[in-house]
Amino acid sequence: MKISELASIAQVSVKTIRYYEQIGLLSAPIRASNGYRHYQEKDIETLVFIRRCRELNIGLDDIKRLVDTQQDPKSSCALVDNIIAEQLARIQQTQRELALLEQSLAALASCCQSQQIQDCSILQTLKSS
Amino acid sequence: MKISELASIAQVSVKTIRYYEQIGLLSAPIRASNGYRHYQEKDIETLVFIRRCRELNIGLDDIKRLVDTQQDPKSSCALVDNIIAEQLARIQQTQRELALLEQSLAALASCCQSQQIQDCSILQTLKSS
DNA sequence: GTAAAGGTTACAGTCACTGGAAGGTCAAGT
DNA sequence: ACTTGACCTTCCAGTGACTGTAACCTTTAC
Repeated sequence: MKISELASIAQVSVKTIRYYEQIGLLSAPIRASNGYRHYQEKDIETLVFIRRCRELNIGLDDIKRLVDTQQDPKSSCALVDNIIAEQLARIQQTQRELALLEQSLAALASCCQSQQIQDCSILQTLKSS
Repeated sequence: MKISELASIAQVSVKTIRYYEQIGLLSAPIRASNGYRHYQEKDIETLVFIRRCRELNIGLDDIKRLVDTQQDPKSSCALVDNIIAEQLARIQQTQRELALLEQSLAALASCCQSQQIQDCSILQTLKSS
């Protein structure tokens, strides 16, 4: 199948597919005589896998490790566990940081009663807090 | 004061100060005869303001609007309110997305009981879910 | 014949910096 | 006078994960 067909089946943009090939995440497909990329069924599976990982906000480096692990039948499940656990920890850390941010912003947002910029308590707080 | 002094007082790197000047967020300071940047007291205030906004994860474009608003005594407080409200909404949206991500990853992390990569339920789930 | 749709490559831009190279300047110590 | 080291300058490239654009070629339909 051609690149746009793969793109629409796997729900990934054509640009992104070429980008994944360029960085070595997706192996280069065979080319037709006109130079067009020609993909196999298994490429759908790989690409969908990558897309799901991206939806989980996993970085391309880690996805590459997951894809490689998958392709090596001798490799261990523990590696996969580790990557997922790392991602989970990262997201939880981000959540904690965002909760703090939200508090600060909410406090700021509710504090300004003034109409004049000189007295704006938001700006005062940001300057001196 | 020289750039490194400003940097250490305002807790911003020298690189970052030059970058802020380059993008027009910080106005260009006067130069000494040797070409060194020479900063005034008020630059500390501006830079600290910018740093605090960055700590709140506000984008440089929005910070520029806040700085400009601050420097124009005729401008209205409502603009400031709007920017802060937007940032708050953005952070809350991100929090909702992260909560969903966390759920998915936590479900994945706990599902794999296998030792062999062929049976790894994490990978199975990512392929087909 | 021609126009639209889809394929190819290569380069630039995003955001908010950061790193590094190559060179000029300054202050202190020998 | 000389050297050393810290600090200053500019400019260019890299980060992550794409996306936009340009310029060009191929296929398909009318």
